[in-house]
Amino acid sequence: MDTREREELARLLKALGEYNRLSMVYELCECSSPRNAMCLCECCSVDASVASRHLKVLAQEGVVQVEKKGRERTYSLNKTAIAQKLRALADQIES
Amino acid sequence: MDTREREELARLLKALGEYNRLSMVYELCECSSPRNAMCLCECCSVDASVASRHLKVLAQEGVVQVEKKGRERTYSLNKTAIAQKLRALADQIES
DNA sequence: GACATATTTGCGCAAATAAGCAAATATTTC
DNA sequence: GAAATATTTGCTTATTTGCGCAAATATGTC
Repeated sequence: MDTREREELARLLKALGEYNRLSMVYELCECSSPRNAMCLCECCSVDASVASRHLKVLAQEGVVQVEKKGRERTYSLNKTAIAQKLRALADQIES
Repeated sequence: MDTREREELARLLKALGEYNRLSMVYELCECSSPRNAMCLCECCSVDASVASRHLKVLAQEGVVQVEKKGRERTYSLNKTAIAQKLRALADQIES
């Protein structure tokens, strides 16, 4: 694993390692359909602008996928990609 | 998963999500025997005091195990525990 | 006890981060 | 075009975080 990848992984873990962002991720786990920021800001009792910024971070790190739908944007988890990265780290740690 | 567990998980991810700390974890991955702070501070070109603090964070979150050996303390990865938590998160995300 | 080595702690500093609010920016609906 | 709704952005504030250095502490060696 080179430096670049490690930095990327660190950013991913940091993105997930903030309580409100992690809460949003869990919320998305339980939603079968994509959710918008208004919905997601409720699960952590936070201002919509704050949710918007958190979701931006999650999107930058590839945790969530954004879809533009009219005046709203819906977010869904990149389940397989994230799960794969977490498992790869688990494997490496255990090796 | 309750609030307490989620906070704990967030702290774990945050602990892993800092580049120098993650580098130490990778370094420990490659060491068959426990290492002390002097050794681990080299892998990220950081002052010994900084390494000491990083290792304290990793120990608090259960990432590493500390063993007191004379005037030095040696650190080793809690491989199975951490791998298990990462896989549990991966499973939940993928569910 | 003196000295060397490993670790921790106190301090200060700069940068990053999270939050709320208000204003700006879409975009839909009437 | 006006009103309503969803999101983003600018601004400010408070807190946290990472770092280095120097001093303190602990422990082994002579």
